[in-house]
Amino acid sequence: MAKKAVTIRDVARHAGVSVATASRALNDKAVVNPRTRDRILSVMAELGFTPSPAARRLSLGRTLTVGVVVSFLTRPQAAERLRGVDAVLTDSEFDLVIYNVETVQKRDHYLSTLGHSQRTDGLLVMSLPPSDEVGAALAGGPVPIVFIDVHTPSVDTVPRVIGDDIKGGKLAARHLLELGHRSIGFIGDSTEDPFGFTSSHDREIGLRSELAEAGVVIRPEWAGHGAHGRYEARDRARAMLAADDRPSAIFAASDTQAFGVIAAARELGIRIPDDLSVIGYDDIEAADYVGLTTVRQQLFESGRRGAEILLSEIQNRADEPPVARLSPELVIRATTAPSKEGRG
Amino acid sequence: MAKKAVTIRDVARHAGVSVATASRALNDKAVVNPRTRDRILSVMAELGFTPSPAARRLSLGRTLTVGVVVSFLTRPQAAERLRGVDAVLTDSEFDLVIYNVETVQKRDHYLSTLGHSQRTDGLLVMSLPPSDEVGAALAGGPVPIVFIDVHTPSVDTVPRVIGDDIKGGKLAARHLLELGHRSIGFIGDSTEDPFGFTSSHDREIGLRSELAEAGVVIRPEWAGHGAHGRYEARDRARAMLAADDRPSAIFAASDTQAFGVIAAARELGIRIPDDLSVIGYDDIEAADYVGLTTVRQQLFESGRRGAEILLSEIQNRADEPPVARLSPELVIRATTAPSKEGRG
DNA sequence: CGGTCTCATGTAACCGGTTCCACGGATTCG
DNA sequence: CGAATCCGTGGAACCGGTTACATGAGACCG
Repeated sequence: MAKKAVTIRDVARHAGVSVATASRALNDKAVVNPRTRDRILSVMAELGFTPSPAARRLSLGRTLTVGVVVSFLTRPQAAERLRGVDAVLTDSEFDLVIYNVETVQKRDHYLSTLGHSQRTDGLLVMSLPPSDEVGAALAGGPVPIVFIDVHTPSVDTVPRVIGDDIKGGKLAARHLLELGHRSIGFIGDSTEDPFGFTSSHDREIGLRSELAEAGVVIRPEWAGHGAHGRYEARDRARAMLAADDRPSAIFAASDTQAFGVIAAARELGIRIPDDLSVIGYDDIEAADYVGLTTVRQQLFESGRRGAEILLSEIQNRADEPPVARLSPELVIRATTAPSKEGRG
Repeated sequence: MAKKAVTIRDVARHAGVSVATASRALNDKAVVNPRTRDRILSVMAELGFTPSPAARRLSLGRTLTVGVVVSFLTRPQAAERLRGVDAVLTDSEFDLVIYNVETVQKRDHYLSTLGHSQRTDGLLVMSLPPSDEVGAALAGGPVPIVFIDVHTPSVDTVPRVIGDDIKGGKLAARHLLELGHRSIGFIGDSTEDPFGFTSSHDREIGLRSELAEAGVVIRPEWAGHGAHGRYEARDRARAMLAADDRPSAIFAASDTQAFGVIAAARELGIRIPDDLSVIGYDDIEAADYVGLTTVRQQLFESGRRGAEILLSEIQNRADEPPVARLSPELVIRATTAPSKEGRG
């Protein structure tokens, strides 16, 4: 059954040429007489020849492979980003191999090991901030790396694609202001995040700066920082909303936390959007189902751009690390409405 | 800057041994004097030697790679299944390469081409039913293949992992029966699906058979078949619920469609679960956010089992294609409640 | 008509591992 | 004490492509 695979030498023999010519016909790189090339190609088809990628890689000294270091678990947007990466790679000669990260150890292991191995020609790292020393080591390594959605300062010298979280925060602020809201609350991550994530913080900065321009300041008791996660956000929102004086709108730094806010409001009998407007961030799948107004990141695009940058870095490393900055956009659904304070 | 990579010959020279011995020390397969092995290993560490996977693959005649043909788009469960696959492969010597499918052409291309190429040692195909001729060709091909969540008859001779949709339908039925419901509706896919998906149909069969045992029959006007998708399901549900006589519970063949049912009920002012119980299928992420009662498939487990079967097939192809059948489980949340008909 | 240039092709080395086979020395056995 | 066995190691072929260099035949030129 298992016949030996057809090699390029078999092809050469059947076509009455040398392996060199057969190889040239296969890759049509060099000059080959059109008639002999056609003959060789038809012999290849006839014998069912498929070139061995392993041999090709070895002799070329390139892996023809791009690695993606990603965590499926932590954020649900990974699949969409991967689609963007795939859209670029599918038209290239590169295979896409996945290095899934479920633990911090695994992350550091991959990050410190893949940058110096001969397993890939280039690496994409998604949403996984490296520890400081690992990050520094990566920048100068032999394997080109592009970070997507990583905001830590430790990767300042590495090519990367980042969403403009500050601008996203401003978008949310403007939307609420236009609806007439002036009493605005914020629910987000703790300011000192162990992982070094800064997106929640940046979104808050954008929010505050845009509000400040309109003369609106967030009251200290309406800024709830704490652990990420729906239930934690719900608890903070409940405390905020149960007080006598409560905000008329809340910006949550992620959709997950926005769902927590909605749950708290429901428990307290506060109607959304009539009595309280809620806006999230990310536009995860569930946001559409629930009708959550939110700020959408260009997930697919971030993967696409990352892959494009990586391919160009593989071909020819730029002196200055390229940085792509993607603009978020507002998605208005059913959880925000005009303020009833009547000041707008 | 870019120094030549350290090869096993460099190691051999520095350690004063032959490449054969160095290779043996690297793989500790064959007998090597412990002292020389330690010396070789320390030289490797000192020189920063990392073996070239390409060379290894070529000389071993194995790709050390497993391919996963998957569509990120069509169903959101892919990521969870991939995690299961990864959990197995991460402890193996195999890399995981992704072949993302966005079109039917792409699907057929990959399926017909990868089974005969030397790109992978084995293939996992997720939720993508092959066309009949392609499916038949795959079964006898040189590359072992395992299908996950593919129910078409054309893959009967191929190893596979399938969820027991009939049993899932029965679980849903039993839950509704235990809550006292007797007027039960169904919203699902069209019976003649162009892709050959049969899961909706199987779930309906399970539902009906369990109901039949309790003497309950679904009225023809309460069985709504049509295109998959939330809005299509909503329209069908609206027609069903707007009638004078409406069911007290609806089983939707997917969570996506269950959300459509919920939307229709909301439009009509029908309260859930007070006036109408709704149960879905799949337990997608949004189901948890919304509190949808549903039937959960073992997604992670399906990936895990598929990968395990594949690895064993790669090592040694079984005479009988192995089949793993995974049981679904009921997840009770907030969209189902006891019937008010009072018959229970 | 000899020399040079071009084009098409062949020869063989090379990529960096793995492994078959051979070999020398030490150990064991009759 | 000679032969058989075993252990550890080395030499070299091999996996299947790519490509630098060589070669030979025509074309073109003065």
